[in-house]
Amino acid sequence: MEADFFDKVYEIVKQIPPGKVTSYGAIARCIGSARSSRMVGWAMNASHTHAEWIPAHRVVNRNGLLTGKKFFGGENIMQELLEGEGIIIEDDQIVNFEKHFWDPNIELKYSLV
DNA sequence: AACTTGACGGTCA
DNA sequence: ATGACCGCCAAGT
Repeated sequence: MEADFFDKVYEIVKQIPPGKVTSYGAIARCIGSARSSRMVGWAMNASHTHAEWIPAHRVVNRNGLLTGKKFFGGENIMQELLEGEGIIIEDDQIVNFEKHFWDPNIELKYSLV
């Protein structure tokens, strides 16, 4: 059966290693529709309905800003989760974002070889 | 059944 | 450099 857009997103997000983060656009691009970055976020919103745990806290926008932290129960759960993985958050923004950036187009593809 | 919104991103003005 | 608009697909109302 073909995986839906959401399933593809889940597959990638679940493969994000701890202490790493990626952007919605990077995931969307990995799937094939870079312009569908909104859908990635939408998939995250539906991720809580998914059977498996989706580390959505490792997915941020291209600014490294925790845009979806408010969807984690209203508390700073997202920030605490990231800090618990060694990522420093300042003003809801990831410090050294590019340093923790994990590009599925490169890392994932490289691993498939 | 149709319109609007939505955790974004890139390009145009 | 900053601001605004369009594009993408799906779900909610």
